[in-house]
Amino acid sequence: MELEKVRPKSGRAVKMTDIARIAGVSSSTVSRALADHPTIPEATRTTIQALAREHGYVVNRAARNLRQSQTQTIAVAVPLGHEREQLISDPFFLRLFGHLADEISQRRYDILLVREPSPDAHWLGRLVQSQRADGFIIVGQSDQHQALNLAARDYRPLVVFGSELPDQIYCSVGSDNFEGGRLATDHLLRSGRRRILFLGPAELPQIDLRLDGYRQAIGDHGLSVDESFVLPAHFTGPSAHDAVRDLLARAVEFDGIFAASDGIALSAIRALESAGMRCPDDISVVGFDDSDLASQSHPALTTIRQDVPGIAATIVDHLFRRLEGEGTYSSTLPVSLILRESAPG
Amino acid sequence: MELEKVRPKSGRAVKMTDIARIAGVSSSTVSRALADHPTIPEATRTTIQALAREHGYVVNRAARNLRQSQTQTIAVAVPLGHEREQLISDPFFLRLFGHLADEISQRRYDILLVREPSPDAHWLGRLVQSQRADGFIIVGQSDQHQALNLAARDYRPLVVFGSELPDQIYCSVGSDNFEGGRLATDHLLRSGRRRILFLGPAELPQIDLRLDGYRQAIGDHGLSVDESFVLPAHFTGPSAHDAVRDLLARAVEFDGIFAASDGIALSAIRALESAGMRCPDDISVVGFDDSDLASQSHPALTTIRQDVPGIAATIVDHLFRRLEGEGTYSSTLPVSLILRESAPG
DNA sequence: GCGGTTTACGCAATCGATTGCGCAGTTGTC
DNA sequence: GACAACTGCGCAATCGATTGCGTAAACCGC
Repeated sequence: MELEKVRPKSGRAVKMTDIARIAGVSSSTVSRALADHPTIPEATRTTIQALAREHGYVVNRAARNLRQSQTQTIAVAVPLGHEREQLISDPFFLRLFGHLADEISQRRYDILLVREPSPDAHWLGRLVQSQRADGFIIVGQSDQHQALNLAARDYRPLVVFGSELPDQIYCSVGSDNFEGGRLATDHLLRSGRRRILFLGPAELPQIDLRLDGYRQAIGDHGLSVDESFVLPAHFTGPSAHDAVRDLLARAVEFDGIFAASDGIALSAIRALESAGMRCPDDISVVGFDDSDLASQSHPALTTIRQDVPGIAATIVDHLFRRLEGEGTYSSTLPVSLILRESAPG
Repeated sequence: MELEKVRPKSGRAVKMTDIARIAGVSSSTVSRALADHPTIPEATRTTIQALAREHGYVVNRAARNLRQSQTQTIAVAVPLGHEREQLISDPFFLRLFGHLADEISQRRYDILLVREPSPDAHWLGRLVQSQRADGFIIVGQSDQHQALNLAARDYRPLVVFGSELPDQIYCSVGSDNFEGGRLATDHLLRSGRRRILFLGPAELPQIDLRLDGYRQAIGDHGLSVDESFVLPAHFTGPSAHDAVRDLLARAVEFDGIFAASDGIALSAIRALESAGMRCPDDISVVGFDDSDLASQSHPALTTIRQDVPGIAATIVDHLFRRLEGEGTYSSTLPVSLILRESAPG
């Protein structure tokens, strides 16, 4: 490729008054014509629109945003409180984001992705105030519960992906994590497993609910939870693998694993395999999410499916209803157990 | 959750003149103080900054953008010319996007995701003119070559993810697709395979180069390409699966597959399996990308690794150099063969 | 203590589109 | 033919921050 010459911006960008001059009208008329304002007669409108197209004119969004105090943009904000790398390494987030983006752009809004590496109590307030977007979707309820409550007190177009928590005033949308945890664990118990590990970052509200479901299922079967079987593990990195390896090294006996994500489940299975155990023959494993990995891995993962497209659609639906001034309740979407090889029926 | 009362925006948002009044200075001074302008003495600066923080003041970005004609935003634009669903269903795109987002936000820029469902010759020009972003990254060179050339003629901060094509004036960054195709096919040939399918959407420039590499390798081994072995297949959907199934149904003999993506490879392997063939015993398969799926699937995929973090870093680096007024050449990044089970050494 | 320099900050224009209000010209009504 | 209503469009204010230029006060050296 030829190295292009660096040249100054070719002249001045064409603006509305230019079109106005050419059309022999005022810029007010051009503005109204381009906005399909009904007070401008059809004929004038089409003439001006044609002229604008011909000259490659496009409304300057910065100017319009300022004047109208709205941006036709929805921000998807990710507070990276607990896991710095969440965004790039978490396939679940990326999938959700993809669907959110689809829903939003179908409504002719732009999508602004905002990462907040060091959220404090007011990051959301600042974000809202900066007027970069008309509404906000927060992915990563995690440790932001208070900041979210604070912001939701006087800002309405805000929807959070996450669970419904006790003292919550913001609107959240998420899966039925409790039921997911219960389903997964119940399935393991029904298939005869008795000593079941829980693997996951229980400090996150959504995961904690999965853990609650796990406890519930165990209780329902007349058993009691062995707290040493509840192990922390991160979505990424080797923590799940290491935890399982250490357990096996200490000859702790268990016959099932409920992992808080498919990634954690696979990581655990790899640890089992390298210790000579087999899944599902020796140990059954149930994951969470039903990501692409779940169906393609070996063994294929039994897992709890989250309805990602449904979640995205609901979030965006709530958000736009709020943009219209409506109030919306939080929503919890159903999950389902997907049976595959790693924990057969 | 309690349904919150819909209340009007609490008063008026605090603006710069408010801070100015409180501080007893002019808004010019506040502006300069907040921008850490050196003509404002340290003491005044910190006072004003403290005041702003205390009152929760944040600069209105729309106003700033208009005045400065810059947005501190990079747009990632995806023309959905050929595959409508590309964004949400393509894990490769999402992974690349994640890394791009990281690189961009590290430079304290925001990320605007723009989907263009129906690109025409001028969509990029319109996008650029709308002044929504300071620079653009285009993902999906696909059928946009001419539109890209057109836009690059007088707009510089523009970098394209894709291959270097003959009459190209825009700056592109991508993997060495030709070498990837050659490596993959050469590996199959060296392991004794002779009748190798190519599966992929060769209408895309990057894929076409992989096909060129495939042809080259076959030629290098003194064989000639059987054009009936070059089969179209989409990244998503059942086309790869169906193509392989039909071939097997017609009893066409082949012993290797080079697939243009890991997803296509897996889809092909599933088709082999349902026809009672085994991979790699009967047929070796090589994929492309080295996605998460490749290492977790069964059989684990031999594949060509694209350096996604490297690509993202290079794209963003080029873009910011261009923002500074520098010219940059197109870049091609190396790929490597990752040996796994589906096509053992 | 005086001319000259520096410091600290304000005035007012500016970015480009939108929009409330009003005016001129036309049409309609009796 | 007089008056009202309506149509089509322009004037000028506005959105909120930034910034070139100017000026008053402070400071400096001799």
